[in-house]
Formats: sequence, structure tokens, C-alpha cells
Amino acid sequence: MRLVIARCQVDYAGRLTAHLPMATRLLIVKADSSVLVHSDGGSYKPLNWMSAPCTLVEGVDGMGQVEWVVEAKGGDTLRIVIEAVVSDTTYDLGADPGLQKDGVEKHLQELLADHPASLHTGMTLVRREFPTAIGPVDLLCREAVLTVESATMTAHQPDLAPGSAAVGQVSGHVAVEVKRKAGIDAVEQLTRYLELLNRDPLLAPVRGILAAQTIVAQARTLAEDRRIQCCVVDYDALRGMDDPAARLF
Amino acid sequence: MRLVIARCQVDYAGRLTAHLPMATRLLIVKADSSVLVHSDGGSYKPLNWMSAPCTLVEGVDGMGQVEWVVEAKGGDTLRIVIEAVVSDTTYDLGADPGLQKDGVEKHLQELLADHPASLHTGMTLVRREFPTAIGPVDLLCREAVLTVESATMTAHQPDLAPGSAAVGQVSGHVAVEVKRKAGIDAVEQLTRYLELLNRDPLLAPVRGILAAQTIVAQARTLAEDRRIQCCVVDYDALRGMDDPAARLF
DNA sequence: ACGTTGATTTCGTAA
DNA sequence: TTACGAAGTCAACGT
Repeated sequence: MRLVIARCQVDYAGRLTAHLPMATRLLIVKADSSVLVHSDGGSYKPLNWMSAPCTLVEGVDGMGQVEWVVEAKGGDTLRIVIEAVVSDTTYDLGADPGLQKDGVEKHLQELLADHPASLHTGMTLVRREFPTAIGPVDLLCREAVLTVESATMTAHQPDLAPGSAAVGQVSGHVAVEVKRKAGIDAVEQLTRYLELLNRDPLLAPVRGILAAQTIVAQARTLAEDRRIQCCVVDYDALRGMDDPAARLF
Repeated sequence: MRLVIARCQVDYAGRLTAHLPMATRLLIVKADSSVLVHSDGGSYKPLNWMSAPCTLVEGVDGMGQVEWVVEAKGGDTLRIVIEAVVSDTTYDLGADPGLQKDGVEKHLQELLADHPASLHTGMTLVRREFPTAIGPVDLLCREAVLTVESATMTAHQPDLAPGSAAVGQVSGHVAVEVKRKAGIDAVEQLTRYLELLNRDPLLAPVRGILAAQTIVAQARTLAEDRRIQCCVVDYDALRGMDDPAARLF
């Protein structure tokens, strides 16, 4: 890894064009030739960069100034004109063992698979990652078998998919889409699954539940318009149900 | 900006938990106390980080090792245990003039708003970012008022939405979805808008145009199946229309 | 190889 | 201030 502190000007041309006026910045050249241009502020994102695979050629421009030209496959070019070098050092870092994560959507899905009833009373899990032609459904569940009488009494269940049986028994399946943060795309995704699943006479009627830690307003609107139930999930509470010992800490 | 090359171990606890085993890495501390942990590979994204606003406290842990604790408002904590320091330098970079971008979707939308006729002859702009319940439509336009005779003569207009008036006058609206690169999701998005807009008797009939610099094949197929016109836009040509002087360079 | 999905996304903008 | 969509998104995983 090479670290250069330099007064430089940067121009990127590729999927867009971008320009950085002359100023002092940190230039990082990684082992794979990728280049990062960082200022002393902003977020973790560099002001400008070039991702690997790419080639870095160090040369001199018409004005006699040092110029780096970083080029990628698709014609993307990062051009760095260096006016003055404050520091230029190189280190050998070696390979990194990599990051271990915990608490992402997969974990939320696992917790909900263990506690499907937290989404709707009496609901049980059929399968996690239920396979379909257009991809796996996060959770496929089954609702409690209700007679017409009891179904009528539990009036808090207006979410039956259109066309579901209204006589005899109500015993449909439920497709659950799990998201950390649900947007309109999540509703679209679930809608596609529901269309497909409801064509299967062995499964239909199938209604949908959108379960997420946060659901944006427009997604909620669209979901309700399509009779998809929205369910905001408390990750910590679920984890507490899963491991009562966690409450002691 | 402070640059530290060190053998370190990193633990993050916040929206998720993450762990980095002991290894040699680059630590960047910016002027706003934000911290970045970079390895000698990967993308422009650090292995781990803490965004500003946050506080960095440098101390010594129980084992006598140097430990950085970076804390943010929401209780997010980044803990860095430093086993050995290879290098530790600080530079004054000063403020950065900032990045100037050109060529993103917004520019394309502005250019098309100025030249709606480039999408279809005689089309005029009603409103940019036309608000609906499920989000703003990029461009809402109005088609030229055509008599039946002239409409019949312009046979290159097979894109009228089903149900549009075929007698008297053709004077519907056009919803335009602008994308830099249009995929299937863009078609879905436009379809949602069209469904909604066509429920409004003041607007209906509304047909759709998908305008993008590139349109992927599957999106084109789906769009044509739904009678949505696909329009590949030449950004440079549009910019030339907007500013004739640009052609001189 | 290609497409799909998630992300401590971050970033900008409009309401 | 908040909320929502775009991003040079990147990266992981499955087909």
C-alpha cells in the first residue's frame, strides 16, 4: 500500500465525469492498483477513486508536472495531476483475514423463522427460503386452521388475498418477505412471489406479510393497497425471545 | 488527517456487530474524528469505519495495549486494539473545494425537461417531478392535439394506452421515466405510475415513455409488451441542443 | 459468466 | 428535519 500526500487535481471520465480542483489530499494506491482520493472530511467514501482491475501509469504531462493515469477496462479513466508531493511512503500490509458480521438480514430471517407467531397469532413455519421459479421466498408459513365462525369472530384479519375461500375453512399459506429496511421494491418482490404461489392449487390461497425493522411510508401505502400486511419487527426483542439469558445483560 | 499503519484488531457494535482479527492495516483519522480502517485490497469501502459525528478516545486496555474507542451518538462503538505501530503521521490538508459531477440522472432529466420534443414530436412539458401517491413521476408531458385525420397519417404512433380515445381528438398525457441505465425495475416503476395516473379522469389516457442512455434488453422487451415506448437518449447531443456553444469544443 | 439481493450503504434533494 | 430515490454504488451468492 502506497500513501501519498500531495497537492493534486483529479479528473474522472467514465460512467460520469467529475472534477476535483487543485488541493492537498491523500492518495492511496492499493496492492491491486486501485486508487483512492481522500480529503480530510466527508464519509468513508473517497472523493474519487478507481476500482480494481485497473492500471496505474505514472508520467509527466505537457507542463512538466507529474501525472497519474489510472485506467479500467470499460474506458474509465482517472487522471491525477500532482503539483507538489508532501509525503510518499509504501508499506507491506499482507493479506487481511477479512470481516465477520452479525446482525444482518439473514439473522433477522432466522429469528422470525424461529418465532413465526410473532408476526401473526397461530402462524407456523412451513419452510425457510422456500424455492420458486423466480427465487426463494424468505419464509413460507401456514395460518391456523379456522372455521367460518371463528374466522368471522377474528375480525382483525382483513388481509386475505382476493379470491381466497370464504366458506368451509380458511387454511391458506402466508409468504413472508423479510427486510431490514423495506422500500417499494420489497413490496414488488413479494407481489411477484404471491402471484406465482397463488397459481399453485396446493398452496393457494397465499397472502403476504412484509416484515422489516423499518418500512418506508410509500411501501406501506402500496402494500396496503395490495392487501399485504405490514409488520415492523423489533430485532432486540426477537433476540430476547430466542435467548432469554440475553436479558440478564 | 492522521495516518497510522498498525497491527490491530477491530470490533464494531452498533446497527450490527462486526469483528476484524489482528492484522496490519491502515487507520485514517480525519479532522472530524471519523475513523477508517483500510486493508490493502477490496474496494473503496473500508473494512470498518465510524462516521462523524463521533469522538475518539485513545487509552490503554487491561492488557496494557493501546486501545482506541470511537463512539457515535446512537451508541455505536468502534473499538481498535493496537498491538504494534509501524507508522504514525499527521498532516494538515485544509478544506477541500469539493467534487463537481456531471452526467447523472438529474442532468438528463433537466435536459429532457427542456427538450421534451426530442422524445416525441410536438410533446410539451406539463411538470417535472409530478407528484403522485406513490412518488413523483420524472416528467409529465402532453402530446400534441391531433385530429383523427392527422393522427391516422402519423402511423408511427402505435403506443397509445389501451382505452385511449380514437375519435375526435387525441390529447392524452405522457408519463416519462428518466434513467441513466434502465432495467426491468424502471419498467415496473413506470407501470405503477401509469396505473395510478390512468385512474385520474383529468389525466387519462396516459401513456408511458422510458427514456434512458442505455436500456437493457429485458427491460425493452417488457416495456414493448406493455406498450411503453423506449427512447435511447444521446446525452451529448441533448447537451449540444441546450448549449450550441458546446459544439465548438 | 451473469443476474439478484443486501448494505453500518452514503449522498443529495425536496417537502 | 425528515424522507425518499439514486449511486461510477460494491460484494456475496446462486444459476
